[in-house]
Amino acid sequence: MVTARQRAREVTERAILEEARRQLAEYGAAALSLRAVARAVGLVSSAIYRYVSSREELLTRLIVEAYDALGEQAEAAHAAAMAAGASPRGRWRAVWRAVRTWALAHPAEYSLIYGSPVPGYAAPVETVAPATRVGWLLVVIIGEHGRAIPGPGAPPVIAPTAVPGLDAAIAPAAIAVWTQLIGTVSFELFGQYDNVVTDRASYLDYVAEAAADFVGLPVEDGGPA
Amino acid sequence: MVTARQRAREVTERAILEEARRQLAEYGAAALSLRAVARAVGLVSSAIYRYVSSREELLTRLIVEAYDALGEQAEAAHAAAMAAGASPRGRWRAVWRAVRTWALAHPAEYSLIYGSPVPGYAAPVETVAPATRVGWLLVVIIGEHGRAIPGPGAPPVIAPTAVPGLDAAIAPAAIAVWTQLIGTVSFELFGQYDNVVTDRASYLDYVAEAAADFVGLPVEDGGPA
DNA sequence: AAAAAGCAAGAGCAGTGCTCTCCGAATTTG
DNA sequence: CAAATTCGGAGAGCACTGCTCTTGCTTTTT
Repeated sequence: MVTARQRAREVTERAILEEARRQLAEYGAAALSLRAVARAVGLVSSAIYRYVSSREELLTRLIVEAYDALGEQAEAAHAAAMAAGASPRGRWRAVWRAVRTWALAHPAEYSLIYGSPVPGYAAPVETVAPATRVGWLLVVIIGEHGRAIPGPGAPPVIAPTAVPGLDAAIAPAAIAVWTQLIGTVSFELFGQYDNVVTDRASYLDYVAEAAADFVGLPVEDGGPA
Repeated sequence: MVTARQRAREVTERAILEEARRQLAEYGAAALSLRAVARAVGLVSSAIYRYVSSREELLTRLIVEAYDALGEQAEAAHAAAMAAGASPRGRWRAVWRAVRTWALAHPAEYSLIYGSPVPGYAAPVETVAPATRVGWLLVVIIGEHGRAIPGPGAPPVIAPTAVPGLDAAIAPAAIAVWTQLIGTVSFELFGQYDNVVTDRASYLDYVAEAAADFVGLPVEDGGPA
């Protein structure tokens, strides 16, 4: 039996999350205030604690949402490229660009997940699964079309469960290019490339290409599109 | 004429910065409170505004300090390797390790400079010079011993003033490896490598080696030391 | 119909950044 | 040397934050 109370609860809960997302996007994570959210949804400040146990819990929910939104965007771009019959490199490029595009469109959300963690904040368990989606996409492409190329000697120890089904010889390389992708987008977003890199879009393409070489994706005929 | 007032002012100013550094390291940037700093140095809360105009200004000073400390550590490591007659790769490795070591020893300071910027916070002019020190070190080594290796096609446009005296063909590669260094250290520090990379020290060595290959540093006989 | 659970409201605590006014002491000016 | 000025410290106050606790009222369950 769905009671009127349960329905009302879901409505308010959704309203709270929606408003929180709005304020996060507009003012950033540091300025996100439970009182302000409560006010905006028509609640008195103390009543919001019936729906969210603390500010940190709210942030955790937003983190999960952000990871999922980014992962979904990247996966959608990958699927679209696949459907269009794109080459491995074409799909690779599509994923890289999708991550950058999403980050530029949602800077506060991106900063929330890839910026400095709040001190004393340990990422809860529910954040780890969505956090791996983008990395997994890269791993999938590498696993299908990459090959270990002669690189630096013995690869360091990687937790085997992290990338099952992937040739252990390219696992470190996969993690390195994943780092490069997020690092490059972060540097652009966080202003580190100001007065350094002018054309950021084509710079990302350049880095994506170099990364594709590094993990041994087959070379294309025409070069970047 | 050095008056007693001036001397007293400098003493309090130094005390404020020192205490702020302490609190930053202990509680993180988000928890840094002007009132708490004032209390600790024996000032009433309003009096601290005679020395620092705002919380943001204090943070800016700490940012500059952090950039300088990191840059100095990296440069010292480089100089020491140089004095010990290390190869280009040996010096390269020394710089990479120094950055990681400093970051692990000063996580709050590192997060302050490479984490997500405070919303609405535009890095002031005085932060850009110290921010480039680590990048410059890499550029120096690359400029002396690197060579453009056959990579992805046309390099993207880079502001020429950013890396003067460097072959334009490797400038993008230099920026990419700088991004990789900071990105790798950041990922480790921010918990992105939890359950993924087990031996982070040797993983960094691996990435450093791959980066050295990428910018064409001459290969060594013995491999990583 | 009675009991239990759920939710909103209000007051309150301890903390924050920042401003303004006041006052005494140090410094510069005449 | 005395007067004028500057400067630092103190206190009160404003508007805000996260969070807790108690008090009522309404919905749901027994």
